[in-house]
Amino acid sequence: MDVATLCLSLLSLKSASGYEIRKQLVDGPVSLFHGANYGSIYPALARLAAEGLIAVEVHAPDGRLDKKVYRITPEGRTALRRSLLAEPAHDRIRSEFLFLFFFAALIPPARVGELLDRYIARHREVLAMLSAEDCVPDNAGQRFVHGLGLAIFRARLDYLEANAPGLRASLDAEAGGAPTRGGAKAV
Amino acid sequence: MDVATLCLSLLSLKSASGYEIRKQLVDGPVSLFHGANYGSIYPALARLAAEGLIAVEVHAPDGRLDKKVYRITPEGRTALRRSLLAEPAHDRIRSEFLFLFFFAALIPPARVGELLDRYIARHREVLAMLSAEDCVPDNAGQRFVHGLGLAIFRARLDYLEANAPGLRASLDAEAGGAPTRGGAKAV
DNA sequence: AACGATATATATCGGTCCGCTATATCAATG
DNA sequence: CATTGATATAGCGGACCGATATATATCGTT
Repeated sequence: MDVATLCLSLLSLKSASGYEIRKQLVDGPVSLFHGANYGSIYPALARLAAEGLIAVEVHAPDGRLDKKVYRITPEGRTALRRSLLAEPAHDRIRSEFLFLFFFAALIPPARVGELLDRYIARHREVLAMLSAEDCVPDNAGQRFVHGLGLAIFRARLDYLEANAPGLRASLDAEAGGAPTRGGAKAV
Repeated sequence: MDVATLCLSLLSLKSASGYEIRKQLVDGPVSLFHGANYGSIYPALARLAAEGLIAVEVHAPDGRLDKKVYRITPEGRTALRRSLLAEPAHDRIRSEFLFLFFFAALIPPARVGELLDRYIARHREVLAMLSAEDCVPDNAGQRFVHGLGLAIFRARLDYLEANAPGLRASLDAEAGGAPTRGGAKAV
């Protein structure tokens, strides 16, 4: 599942510029399960255009900045359907926050507390994004994934709010109390 | 958060070979939030050894295959604590399964059903892994992350089992019945 | 009206990481 | 006693990330 297929998929829903594709991958519901950077998007769009799978239309009304709007072609739709039959790879999750919490014993407790606050705030942001009006799905597949996203982030936020105080207390106890040899093992 | 820091972190818990580090990133609880391949692990270990942050001990009792066991040094622990103070990046999730479900309208319904079965089975595997004996956390941070992993995958599995039948029905209806766009609006 | 901050928009570059492959030994299975 | 699967190291090419450069538009503030 490369960036070209990703772009083609998004363009099959709606024509867009490279910038707008990137925005969907940061703000939109697709950000739940995939991402890409400009460094991958622009070369992918150039390649797709060269292969005739997408068409370009340059918008430059006045002396304005170029805006290249890409639109999927019939050949593009055919190629997309074929691409989507490939075997999907396993889910890949990369969370530096969870990584740091896992090794919290090596980090000052005050710093861990700060990270917990930010992580919880981030989860509230994502839930707000998923609840926004412009995020309403319009078919069965999108509805399924959107609902799963809501369920996941709701469950995560519930867990974080319920268990963050306990983690803070444990770390403070280890740091403030007698040197190690407490209820929780120090590393 | 590069692979070198990842290796150093795991070695701070337990000495291991490159192969064993990789195994932890596939089977172990760390697989919940990070991963790495041999193509990244071996060069990282070589670099860490060259910098003196880890020490190598070659096990080759008889004429057996070399097994290089890496152990973190005091300098390595210092460097690790410093590395863990860096700003964490946002979580990155890449799920080709959810991607395909999102664009399920472009895929044969039978194929989507097959993917749903595999995705659900995969979630059961992860839950079994997290419930295994050799996965029991031994400090507050690990307990926190382990509990979050259990909560997340439980919530995901619950949603999948509850809503997969509805998705199957919607896709079958669209394919078999009249070509109604949005006809399956009912949740 | 000027200013600064933010959003829109395209593009490139270096370095990191992934996926695949090759190689080799050992244990277990039939 | 062959074949599979687990253990184990290593390298390559290509894909991808993160940062940066450049330029205009918009919007709120002073």
